[in-house]
Amino acid sequence: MTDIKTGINPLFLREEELRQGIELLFFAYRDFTAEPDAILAEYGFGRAHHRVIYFVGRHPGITVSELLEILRITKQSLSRVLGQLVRERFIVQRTGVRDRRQRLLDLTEKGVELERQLTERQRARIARAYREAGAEAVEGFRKVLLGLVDEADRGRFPSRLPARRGA
Amino acid sequence: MTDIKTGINPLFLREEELRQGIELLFFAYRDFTAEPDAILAEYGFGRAHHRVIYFVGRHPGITVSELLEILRITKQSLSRVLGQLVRERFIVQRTGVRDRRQRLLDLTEKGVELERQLTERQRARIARAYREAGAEAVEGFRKVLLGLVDEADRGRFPSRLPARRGA
DNA sequence: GTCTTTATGTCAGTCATGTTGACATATATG
DNA sequence: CATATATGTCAACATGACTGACATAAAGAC
Repeated sequence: MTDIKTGINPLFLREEELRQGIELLFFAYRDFTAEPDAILAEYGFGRAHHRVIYFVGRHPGITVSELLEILRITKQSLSRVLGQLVRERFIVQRTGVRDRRQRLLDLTEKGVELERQLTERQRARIARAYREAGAEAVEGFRKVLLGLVDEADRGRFPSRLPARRGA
Repeated sequence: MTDIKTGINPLFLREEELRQGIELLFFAYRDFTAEPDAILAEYGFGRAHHRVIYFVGRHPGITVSELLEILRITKQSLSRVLGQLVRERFIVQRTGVRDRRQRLLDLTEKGVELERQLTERQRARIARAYREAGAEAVEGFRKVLLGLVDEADRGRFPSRLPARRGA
């Protein structure tokens, strides 16, 4: 048997390593979503509303189809949540110019404010974790997480951050 | 304004960096849970069943209270899922020896088999991501994710993997 | 200009998983 | 003995997912 001196079987190590990864994802995600969930509850909203608000804020003018692809839920599921957000004036729909069948989605001022409030907690949590772990660790975090994402969606994460003209 | 040459505002960079982190977590978690979910559906189970099976498998003889602390759900929520798993013989309960009020939980052979089947996909996905990213990146991944976990639960992740005698 | 496809919306029913609140039982502990 | 703890259970409810069916408007093909 290998590693007799240390008493550690490398297969056990590997298994343990992988299980730690699984659990880190579980606990991190659990705690990462808990804070916004509490705020959402005050508005009578749930996590699904957060996801919609987040991605509409992130991609102004996003179409319903694009949103469905990101969330990987059915249009019926999205419809209820999106309908609420539109009725309560967190999101506005406008007809597409190039394609008049499309409903382009944007946050209202109210929506931007809620988005900011929700995401702020998560940004703070990530910022702290980044700061404590250091730049090199952040690079590794990104590399591994990107490897967990389905091939199809990796293109959403440019390896070099996009430059902006005239910043 | 800073960085006139590159046209990049460092505050924008930081914001973009943090949002990438948020989204990586979302997409990675979405894809990480999708495969087991499909298997669970064949058994008429959901993600909640997976979580229970996983942590009972991970901590044989775990008490109901300990499980509740990990999952952060109410005992009524757990009870439905756990009850099903016990009735369908994936999990057995035995009375605690030191404290006879406790119900210690263990996987049956059937439970171990399902756990293996479910977690195998996730292990494979993580193993691939680890392999592709390299050992250094894995270290960073762990460091950052651990920083996202609430203080209270960080002790679940020993910095040095535990040695086993006589492996 | 018709035909087909696409983008979106909607109605209806179901299921899984979480919640709160109230109460019950057995056992441990002071 | 009195109180606290570990667990279980009943009931009611909310959220967010699903399937299936059907409707409308606009785009695109031929």
